[in-house]
Amino acid sequence: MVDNQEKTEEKILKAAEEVFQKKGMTGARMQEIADTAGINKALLHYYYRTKDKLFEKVINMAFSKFFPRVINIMGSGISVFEKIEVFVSNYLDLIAKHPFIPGFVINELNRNPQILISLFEKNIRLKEEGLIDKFNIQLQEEVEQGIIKPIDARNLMVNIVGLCIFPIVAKPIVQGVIFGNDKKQYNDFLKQRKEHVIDFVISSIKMD
Amino acid sequence: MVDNQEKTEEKILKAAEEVFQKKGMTGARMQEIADTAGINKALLHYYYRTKDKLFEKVINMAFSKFFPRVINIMGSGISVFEKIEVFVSNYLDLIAKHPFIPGFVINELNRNPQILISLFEKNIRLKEEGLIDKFNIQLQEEVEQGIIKPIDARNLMVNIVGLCIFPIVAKPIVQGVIFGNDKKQYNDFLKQRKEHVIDFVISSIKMD
DNA sequence: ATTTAGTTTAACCATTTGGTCAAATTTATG
DNA sequence: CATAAATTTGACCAAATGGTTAAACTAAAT
Repeated sequence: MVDNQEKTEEKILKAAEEVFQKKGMTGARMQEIADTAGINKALLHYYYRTKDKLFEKVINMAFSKFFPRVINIMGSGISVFEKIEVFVSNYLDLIAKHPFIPGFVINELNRNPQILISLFEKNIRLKEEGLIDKFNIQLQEEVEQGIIKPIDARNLMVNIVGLCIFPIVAKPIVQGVIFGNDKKQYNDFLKQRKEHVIDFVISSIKMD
Repeated sequence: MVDNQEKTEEKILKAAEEVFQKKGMTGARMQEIADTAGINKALLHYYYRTKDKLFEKVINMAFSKFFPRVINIMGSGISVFEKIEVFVSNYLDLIAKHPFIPGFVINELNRNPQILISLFEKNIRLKEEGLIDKFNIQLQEEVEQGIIKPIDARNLMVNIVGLCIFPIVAKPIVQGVIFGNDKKQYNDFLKQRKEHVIDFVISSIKMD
């Protein structure tokens, strides 16, 4: 039955996402994914022949969830300050919704940078649009207009993304070391991050 | 022979560091560690009875390498601006020397946050000194003196560490997505990060 | 030279793990 | 209903993996 098939495949993907993101490619067990999906291990292999195939699908889904958004915002026609605001706001919302994806993707890419190539093939948008170069042109225009202090687009992008992602990826350290493992304090901290990061970045580049 | 013993144990630790940092706890194989150390697998178990014991030693070494430095700098008697300068400079040098440690520690801590507890026992310094609270007092003093804009110590610390660590931890993404996999461009980028991060942070909090 | 303690090895073991297969069950089709 | 096709399962397999053991080797101590 088509309906049941889709339900099963959906269950598998959900389970695989969960287990892979929590345990990583090498730590994840096919048996655990099958258990989580509430199915037999053989059925898992029936839908996705190998662990690698399943993993590729999952990391591809994770990657796809994060990158299109970046491109749309940075490529839009608004001012630099507005871009920072919209980007940080959207990105932090997205991370809050999928808190395990950034660490998962970063870790797996470190384990096997080769993955990025196949990821690019299926997310063909970044390089060819010259996105960063365009954003850099906009930046330098606003620099010349005396709106912002001199800064390079690459540094700015890395800063913004880093400020957004780091507190989540390094959650155990931030929550443990800085907040003495107090979950509430950590969550409150995250809630005020959006406003803070926007302030922090704009404050840094705004011309007095 | 004592000399040979130390040499073997040293070789094992070096090999374990390398393999664990590259493959992670779950991805690392005792056989590969033994091969890397140029010894037999049984000898590996002779020195460190289990994989867990060896792993604990390695992650403890990694953790110890990074945290004492933070404490000494942030607890010293210099101004906020000087602290930012010295900290970023020292931290980026340290990361350059051990580029795989941050990602390794972050990832393993996400896999098993429990590790942090045993890490604290052997690095007993952070919480009891009230380091962050002291730094926050210094910050608020300089805020009142009109030297810096209002900011919380926790946000500032997370920002600084994040700005330092992110480009290294997310190396495949930064190098791949932003620099089209051009190693030289990426390395040049890292070289100018020290100056840039210091500028970026101070610029953000400095009162006009 | 013999004993003793520490070191190293090859062979082995039990368990885990990714993956397979034939049979059973369910669903769609004539 | 009957047959074919797709789906699901339990049992099984080979390879990998963490760990053990008994024996061999080395170097110092008696």
